[in-house]
Amino acid sequence: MQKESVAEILSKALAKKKINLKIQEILERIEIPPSSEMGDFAFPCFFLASKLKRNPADIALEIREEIEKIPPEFQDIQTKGPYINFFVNRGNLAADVIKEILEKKDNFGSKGIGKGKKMLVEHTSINPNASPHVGRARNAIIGDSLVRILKFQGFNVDTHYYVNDVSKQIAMLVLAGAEKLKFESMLKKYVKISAEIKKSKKKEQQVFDLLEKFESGDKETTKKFNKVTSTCVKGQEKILGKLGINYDVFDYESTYLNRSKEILAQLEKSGKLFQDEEGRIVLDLKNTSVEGKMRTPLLVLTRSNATGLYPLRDIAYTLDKMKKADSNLIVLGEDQKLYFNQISEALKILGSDFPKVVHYSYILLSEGKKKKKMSTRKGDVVLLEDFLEDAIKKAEKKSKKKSYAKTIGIAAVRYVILKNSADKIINFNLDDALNFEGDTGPYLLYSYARASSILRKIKENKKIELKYDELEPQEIELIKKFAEFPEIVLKSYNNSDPSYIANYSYKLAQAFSDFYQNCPVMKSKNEKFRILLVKSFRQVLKNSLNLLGIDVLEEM
RNA sequence: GCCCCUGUAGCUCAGCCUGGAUAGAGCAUUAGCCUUCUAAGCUAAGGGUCGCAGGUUCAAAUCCUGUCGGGGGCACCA
Repeated sequence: MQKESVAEILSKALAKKKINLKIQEILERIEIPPSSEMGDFAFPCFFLASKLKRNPADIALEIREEIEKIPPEFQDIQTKGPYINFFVNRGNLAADVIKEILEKKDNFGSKGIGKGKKMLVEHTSINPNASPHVGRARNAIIGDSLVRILKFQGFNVDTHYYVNDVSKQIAMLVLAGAEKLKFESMLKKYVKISAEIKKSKKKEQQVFDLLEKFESGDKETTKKFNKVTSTCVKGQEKILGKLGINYDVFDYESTYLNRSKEILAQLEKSGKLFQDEEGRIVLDLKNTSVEGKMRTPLLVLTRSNATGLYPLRDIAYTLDKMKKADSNLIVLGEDQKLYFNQISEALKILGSDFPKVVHYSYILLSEGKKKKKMSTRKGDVVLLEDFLEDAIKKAEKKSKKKSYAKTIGIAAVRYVILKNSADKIINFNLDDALNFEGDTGPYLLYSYARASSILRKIKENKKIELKYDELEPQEIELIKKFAEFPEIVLKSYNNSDPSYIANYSYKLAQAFSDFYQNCPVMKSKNEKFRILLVKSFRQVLKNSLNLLGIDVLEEM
């Protein structure tokens, strides 16, 4: 709104100089200055220099002179070098923003984009073989945050977890006789059997035999597979549940085994199916987006013995998902990029749309200067549950009540994952991750708790009074941060990337710390106004953290 | 060989999409601040050829091309 006023003022002034620009063009050129001292909006005059053959700083001065009256929305309009800087009336801004926050409360920041729309999100979908490590958890944490963002924007979201029960990993565990084991013992068993299989070709063959038996519906084998899968899924669900990550539906790959023929028949109609010299059925993907991304653009659908491969089940599953919602989102590791591209092309051939996909990179374990990939197979991992437990233990030592530790631990874990953009490899160092100072989850909670502490000490004043003497720079920064929140949420939504919200939360908390340090609330001249600022801060930070899956604490 | 991601301070990252005013944080280091709302905090200092080389532009960390380093992927694993 204020930006539009800036454009209008400029448009008039420019016209007097016989420079006719459309409002839209001016809007595109308006910038936000790097610091509030330079104003709230800026108009750079460089582009006029070549046209007018003048120094851009002089041009700025001249345009400024053409602006006679400063409208009430603005405090001042100044030039600084080649920039014309606009200072909005901060009082108005403060009043507008604070009113909106305190009215909309938990809804402040939502644009309600998803109202009346159904969304299906699939995330996590870890191999059900053992306790998830931090690398795997990145999927779940990003996925869960996206679900929260979507719900916040008004979508009706269903969260699905796809269980790859038709898998070599389960077969390995079955071979190792793990069906009676508890979840806690699975990892050890898995590491052991992995090592054994690596050494023995015979054992490896046994694994494939088991898998084939399961695929063909052998009752004894199925029973064992189901037992192992069920133990693992329940175990993983419990651990992720501790982080506040929950699922509406678990879909099992094995239920799609009998859909293979049907999918093949449908693909057959496209004429792009062929059998190669070894008897495999293959989908030709020439002239699709995967061309040039792989040696030969195709997708192998069956083994030479005609049994279906994973992609067939995946296609069947995705077709089902697409029918269940207005739109679909899936979170996958970067290693699945090309594969998912292939699946999407297959779906296109079948006349179906395909899910929007969010990819994320690995988490590397970094110890000193060494960096290595986490491997469940080798047992070379930081387990999510261990990490969380360490974080909670550390929090217990520092907080006023032990019961706060869980929330603080979760905040530390989730935030450290979410603050990085998804396509970046995270160098994970447990010691750094357990640091609760600076750019961390606990710091965010701390700033919230301090805000709450102020309000506890002040007599409740229900009247909203927006009167104050003069705004301090720290107050202005804080208010401007509040005003940014809805745009940040929108950006996160548009890019399916929670890291914007994570980084915003930190900057918001920092702005509050700065305010806290410099602007006493109690017994200050502007006490009533500052109380409203503190209240607004709590609300905005709470909303922001909620999207990251972090609960707030009133004290810690 | 081809495709995708990535390279910014000693370390971990933001900024890049949408080019502009002195490149920002945190950790670590050094020096300060608790008889006033929680010091998990704040202030200050040192620390940068934004991988490298070209190009576009009045202006490039940001856009384009090339190149080097790291990661991922490219036919019966899931």
